[in-house]
Amino acid sequence: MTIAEVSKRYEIPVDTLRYYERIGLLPPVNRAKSGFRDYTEGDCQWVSFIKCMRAAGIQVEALIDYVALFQQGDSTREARRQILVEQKELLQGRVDEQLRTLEYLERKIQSYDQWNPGAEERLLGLRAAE
Amino acid sequence: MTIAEVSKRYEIPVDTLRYYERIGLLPPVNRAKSGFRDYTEGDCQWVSFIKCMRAAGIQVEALIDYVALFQQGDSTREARRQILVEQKELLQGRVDEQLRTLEYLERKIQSYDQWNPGAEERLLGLRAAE
DNA sequence: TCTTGACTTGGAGCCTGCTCCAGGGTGTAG
DNA sequence: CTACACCCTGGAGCAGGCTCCAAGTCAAGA
Repeated sequence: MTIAEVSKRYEIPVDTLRYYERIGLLPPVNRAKSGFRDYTEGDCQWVSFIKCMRAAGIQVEALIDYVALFQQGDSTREARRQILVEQKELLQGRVDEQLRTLEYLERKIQSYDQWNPGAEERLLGLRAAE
Repeated sequence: MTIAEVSKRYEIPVDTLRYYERIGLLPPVNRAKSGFRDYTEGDCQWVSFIKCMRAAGIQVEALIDYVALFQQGDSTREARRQILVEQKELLQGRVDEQLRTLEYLERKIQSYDQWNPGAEERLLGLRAAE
């Protein structure tokens, strides 16, 4: 599979795919004799994984560590698991905060719906989480 | 209230508070004769609001627009409401994605718990959302 | 009055995470 | 053999969002 095909399949720019590989966010991809990348299904699964993690805001740094450990084989299983657990907890924390903000926004929007013009200042006072 | 006090109260660096004001992310703060900022409770509520929004990942750009509209008074109510609705929807979308990723991470961690060393490759294949 | 510490502005610098070249090789259709 | 599309690398550039700093003003205690 060429880089262009992978790019299309996962909607990730080719430059980004190359960049990811360069920094170790993706394991090295197989090459044809020409030197062109030739993605296997396994490579694609990494792409899919990384895309999913990045879309959720997982730091590139953590993923690089994970990929590096993966390439070192079985002995790094526990360290890899640890990274996943940490990142999951960080993500959970962010999600919790965002859910609270969603509720706050909901209330604030409702206040825009209910009150008539002139109540300006009070709109702020619904209390953002401090 | 001095900038240092506000900084401490909301755990936001003074440089960041000044930066926010500079770019219009916070409305201009009152000054003492000395030229020093003297935050009112109203100013603090803006700080709290902005902190909350930023922590949830709302774009600075959108907040600047919101603040600018607010300063133009009642006639911009509907436009402001619109910004809040848009941002809420964007945030909702991000949260949904993150929740899916959380589930995925959960499964993946479980697979690390259950399977014994040697099953390396299969660990990837739990299907990241494509 | 002098010192010390907090405050001011404007601009430069930094970090993350891409995104975009320039310069050059590859491969397939005509 | 020529075209033309596609691939390569390495490095520069960019956007967002702070963060730091120099040079100078202000204030409150010894």
